[in-house]
Amino acid sequence: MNDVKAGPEEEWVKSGEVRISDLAEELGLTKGTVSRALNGYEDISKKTQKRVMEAATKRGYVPTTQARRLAMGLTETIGLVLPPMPSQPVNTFVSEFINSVSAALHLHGYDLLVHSANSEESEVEPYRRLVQSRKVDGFIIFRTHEKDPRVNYLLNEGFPFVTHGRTARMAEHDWFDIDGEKAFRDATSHLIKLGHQRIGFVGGGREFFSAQLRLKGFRTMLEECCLENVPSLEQPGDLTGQGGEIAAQNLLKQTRPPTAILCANDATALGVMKAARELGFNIPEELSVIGYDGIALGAYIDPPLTTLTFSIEESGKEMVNLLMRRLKNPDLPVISKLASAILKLRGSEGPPSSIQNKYMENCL
Amino acid sequence: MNDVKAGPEEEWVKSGEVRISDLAEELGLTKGTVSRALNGYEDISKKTQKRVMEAATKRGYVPTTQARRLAMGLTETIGLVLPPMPSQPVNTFVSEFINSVSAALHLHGYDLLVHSANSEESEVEPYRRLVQSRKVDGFIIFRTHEKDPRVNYLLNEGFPFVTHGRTARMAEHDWFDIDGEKAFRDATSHLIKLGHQRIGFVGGGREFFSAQLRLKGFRTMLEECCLENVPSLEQPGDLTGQGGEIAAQNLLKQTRPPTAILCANDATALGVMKAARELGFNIPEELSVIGYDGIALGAYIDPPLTTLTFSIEESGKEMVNLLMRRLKNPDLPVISKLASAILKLRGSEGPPSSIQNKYMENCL
DNA sequence: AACAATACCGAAACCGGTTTCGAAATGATT
DNA sequence: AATCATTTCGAAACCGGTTTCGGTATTGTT
Repeated sequence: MNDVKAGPEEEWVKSGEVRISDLAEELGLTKGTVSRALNGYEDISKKTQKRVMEAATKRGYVPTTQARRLAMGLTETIGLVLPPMPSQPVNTFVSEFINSVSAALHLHGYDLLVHSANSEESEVEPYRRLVQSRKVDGFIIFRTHEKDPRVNYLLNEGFPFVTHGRTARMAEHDWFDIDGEKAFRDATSHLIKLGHQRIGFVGGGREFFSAQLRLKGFRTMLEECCLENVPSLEQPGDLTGQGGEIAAQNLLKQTRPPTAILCANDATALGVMKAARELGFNIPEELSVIGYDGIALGAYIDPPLTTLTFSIEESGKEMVNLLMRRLKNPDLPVISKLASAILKLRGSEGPPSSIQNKYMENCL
Repeated sequence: MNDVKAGPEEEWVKSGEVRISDLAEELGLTKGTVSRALNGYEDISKKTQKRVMEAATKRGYVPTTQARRLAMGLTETIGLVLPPMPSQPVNTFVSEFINSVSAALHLHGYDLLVHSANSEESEVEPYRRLVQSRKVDGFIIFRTHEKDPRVNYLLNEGFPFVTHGRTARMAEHDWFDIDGEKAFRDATSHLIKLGHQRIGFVGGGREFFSAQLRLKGFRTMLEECCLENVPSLEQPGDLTGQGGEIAAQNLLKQTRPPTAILCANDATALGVMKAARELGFNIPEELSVIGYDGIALGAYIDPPLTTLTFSIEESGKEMVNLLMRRLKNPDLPVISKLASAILKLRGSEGPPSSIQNKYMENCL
């Protein structure tokens, strides 16, 4: 019932079925010589090297990856573990990021192994398995927490990795990040310049470090502009549309609702806009909304969502560069790169209406 | 300048640094015996098997994947090549799909290798490389074309794969698909029941087989209901928001514009809604719009987008099942599975306004 | 022409597992 | 106690490459 073994008389081999031993035999050389010839060793005459390479291309020889990797003691593979997804994902970051990382890795001869996280087990479990079974040479980590168990584990193992996002131990590992703090300072400043005095903020939970930094940027700019930091205007969120709705209701039902709401991401912003509509707030006349992520379809809603955006492709490329550097020389000092987001004005923000401004009491 | 080789006196090995030969030596057995003990061969006494397994867990032995795979002649890896992405991707299908496929593969002990397509080279090139270097045992293909070069190549090579979507050669390979034809019959029928007589359709280019089937479903239902098929109401698209905008302008600027527009996907639908707003059409009062994909944030726009939706998770699982079956026994007859999309009513459709109905001339 | 230096390649070990085959040890049978 | 069947494990080949080491054959030197 099992596969019948092909008889010895098989005459036609499919592409990719040529082994190095076949080549060697055909050329009257040994495996070792053929291998060295193909890999450009100096101790092979150019004549035989040429002969070998021609035979190789003619026969369509491609070395078996598994064997090569075993012999060389590396996997040429980078692991990427998908964090548990929200049930209703709205942004396309993950797919764009994977695409970018994969392409960049390919330039270095590396493969990308994508693993999904099982929400029932510990967050580090997938990493542990991949390390122990020696399936990857390094990791790309994203959506970091301030205290990130994955980072702790890998640092402890001395296993190479790069994070997208900072952590409490960022001084000990390579990282790439978007300057979310600056981004939110910019966005806050923009709103203040438009005349807003009461600005709401809907954040992400405390689990993501980036969310904290965004909040920090918001607070910093308020302070810089001598605006009071009203605790009731800071709402927690969960980075989902639904979270945005709830937070917006909390904000807009206040006796003195904010004239603008800054959201930790676009999904939240969409929820905020939905709730605002339902409560009868016109955007942007009566309420300005700004998001973060730069999701493409923010441009297609009404009004188009003003947002903070950055290049996911660049993120992927940079992270791969950092990781490749680390793999080549594990002893190099850690480095990091901070890229900035840009405020993409699309129309969901504007000056507050004059009636709202009656409360204005600028300190400048 | 290169890595200094660790001296022979290293005393502490990191986790995962135990080889099978170490275990064997420690136990006074041979590699072969240890291997068979760990793999549950019958010719090992339960006593030594227990002894071996205990030592293995105590020392934290995990077999090196590369070596095992080389010895067994398989890669336990499935390849997924990301098609070139639109510059502004709007739906989250890819990430959800990868997540689902990866999780399902993991249950079978398989890994997922994600490769990105280089738009400058032929579509089959990545597949050819992965096959020749023997990096994967099979492929998951999605977004099929009617005449799909990837399918042709793999069928010719006799290499296992499953497609998400049908092809002209679907009788020769396993496939999973959503019944887009039925989905669009349903959606069309729904619009007709609401009273629409002039229904527009914005499709995807001819490159995707699924787009053709959706168009077919639309036409079929029109015919079934004795509604005239007006060529000018069928607009081609490119499955992007921008494509939807252009198509909508073509439709809505006609002297007798449609009262409803069916879109091949949600991105298109968003573009259509944007164009409609700009041309002064109220949705759904003056124009009904229905999309396809079920993107989450369709629920957050105004009005919420009615769409055809299906389970991406189920798609991934089913495809993995089909592929695993194929890998276990390559000689089984091809099978396929057709799942159905469901119409998720969210509010972007409704009956046509009475003034529009003056043209009504029902054939029933 | 004798000798040292160099170029070139073969032989073999190795990476870390799996699997086949046969031999030794054990137990059962008469 | 001799014979035979079973159980259990060791030895070795193998997967398909890479890399070290050493030995000819060739070239260069005097």
